[in-house]
Order: sequence, then C-alpha cells, then structure tokens
Amino acid sequence: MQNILRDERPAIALDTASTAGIIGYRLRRAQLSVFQKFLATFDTLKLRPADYSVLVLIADNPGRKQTEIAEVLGIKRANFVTLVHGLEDRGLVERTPSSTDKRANALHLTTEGVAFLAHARRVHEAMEQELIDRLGGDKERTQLLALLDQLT
Amino acid sequence: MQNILRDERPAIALDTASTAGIIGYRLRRAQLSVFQKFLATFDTLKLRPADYSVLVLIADNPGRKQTEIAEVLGIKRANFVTLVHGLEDRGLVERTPSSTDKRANALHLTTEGVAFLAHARRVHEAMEQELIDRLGGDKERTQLLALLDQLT
DNA sequence: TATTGTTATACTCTATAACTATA
DNA sequence: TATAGTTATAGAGTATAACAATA
Repeated sequence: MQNILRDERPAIALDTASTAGIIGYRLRRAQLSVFQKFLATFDTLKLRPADYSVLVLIADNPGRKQTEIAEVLGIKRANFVTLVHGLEDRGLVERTPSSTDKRANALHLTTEGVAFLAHARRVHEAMEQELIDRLGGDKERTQLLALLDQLT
Repeated sequence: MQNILRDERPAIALDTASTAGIIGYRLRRAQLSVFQKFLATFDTLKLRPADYSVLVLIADNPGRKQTEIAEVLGIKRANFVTLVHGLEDRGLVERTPSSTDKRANALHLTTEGVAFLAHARRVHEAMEQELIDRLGGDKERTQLLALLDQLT
C-alpha cells in the first residue's frame, strides 16, 4: 500500500456528496472539462470554441448577415463584431456589403477559410470521436444530447 | 397556417445541424440554460451558483480551510478570498484562525448561515426537481450524471 | 421608427505574480 | 523551502447604451 500523495499525513477527503448530486454543478464541470480539451486540441490552430462555431455556421449558411449568425449562437451582436473582425484579419472570413440591404454585411468563408475549416473539422471530428468513446458509443451520445436538449 | 413571427417575410431558418451535433456546444448551451434558471431562482436571495456550492461545502465539511474548499470546487485560492469575504460580510460564514495552523482559516457557517442555507436548500431542491421532471424522472437524471461523469 | 454594424464601457469570471506570516 | 491567505492586476466573456447609415 503506497501513498500516492506527497503529504506525510494526507488530509481526509472532503464530503462532496451534496454538490455531486446537483445537475447544474455536474453540467458545469463537464462543460469546463470538454472546453479545456477543445482549447488544448486547437491551441496550435489558435481557435476557440466560439471561433469554430462561427466558421462552421458561416460555411453552412453562406451570405448570412452578422446579426443572424450571432443570434443563433447566443452572441450579442456588439460582441460579435470583434470576433468576426478577428477571423477577417486572419483571412478566413469575408465581410461583403449585402446587395439587398446596404446596412448589412454578408458573411462568407474565403478560399483559405474553407481549407482551414476543412482541416479544423477533421481535428474536431477526432476529438468528438474520443468523447463518444468515453461515453460508451453512439447510442450513449444520442442519449446525452437528448437529455441535454430537455434541459435547454 | 398562421405565421408566428412578426416579420412579413420571415427569414429562412439557418442550418444549425453541424453545431447541434457537437457535444461541447450542446453541453455549453444546456449549462448556460440551467445557470440562467439558477440565477433567476436565487435572484432575491442574492446567491450565485458558486456562493451556493461554497455554503453547501462548508456546511458538510465544517472547519476546513479556504484552500481545501476552493480546490475541490476548482476555484483559485486568490479568487476564493473575495468570494468567502462576501459571505462573511453577509454574516453567513465565519473565518476563524485554525488552532493547528496559524496560517489557515477554519471555515464555519454562522447560525444565520445555517438557517439561510436550510432555506436555500429547499429552494434549490424545488428547482432540481423541476429539472428532473424535464429530464423525465430519476432514472434519466442518474443516466445524465453518469454520462457527464464519463466526460469529466 | 426600426434595424445593422459599430464603439465605448462596465461587470463578472478566471489566471498569474508577488507579498506576509507562518509551517 | 513550502504553504495559507492575501493583494494587485490582467485577460477573457458578456451586458447595455448610444451613435451613423440605412431600411
């Protein structure tokens, strides 16, 4: 019986039964854990979760205006400005004035953005598969998403 | 066929299939939703999720030092100072110098803190039950917690 | 009048470095 | 030397108000 801890007299573990039973608490811890994994995985690509979701949404909905993309992601349009400008400065996103509404910017991926996202999607797919493996398989993933949906 | 939206020509819904399939994204949205509910529920009690978890943990582990409570919650001890001082200023928590270690503060709930937490626990239990109902029952709650555990 | 993108700003949360007093 | 509590500070993320151009 070896002591894993450095401590000579390891403290008695705390009673965390109450917090462990709280759905919101467990949700938060799981979300932080998954986001940490995302940040580590995408560290070299300099992509944060919000950036990735924006790129994906623009790719799947080309030509939409900032407000539409922002709103569906739950991002305030004021905060979306900095985010999308950052992606534009990196040459991934194009903001072209809308032909039908001179106030609006139509969002598109650049050629570089398309290639970048293709790579990012592959990286993400590997990470996602690892999460699915941890859950136990596709059935469990579907179960989880359904349960999360009922909370949202 | 009535149009639910105010818009005369409602925009075509965005394709959100890609983001909807991302575990981390769905986790984040669910967590935000549950936390919003918590904030609304505890608005009058002026309790944030972190405050509540700290009170619960001190109640279940009286006499522990700040670092221990902070660490198990994943809060940096530097940030924990403001949090626990706030609870002390409200008369809910007592910071008494430890008898065995003059550097450490032993944390306890005050009499007022015990009563306050008893009330908060009842309020929280009602909220938790509502979440369980949304999930479909205790079996689904257990399922969700198990799945979240595998991600953490 | 209302909306789009924008700027400015403030508040919360989180992270790090450095100090003091004790161990 | 290392640890507990603390302070200061900086960086994200998020929220609101207000403005110019346009609808």
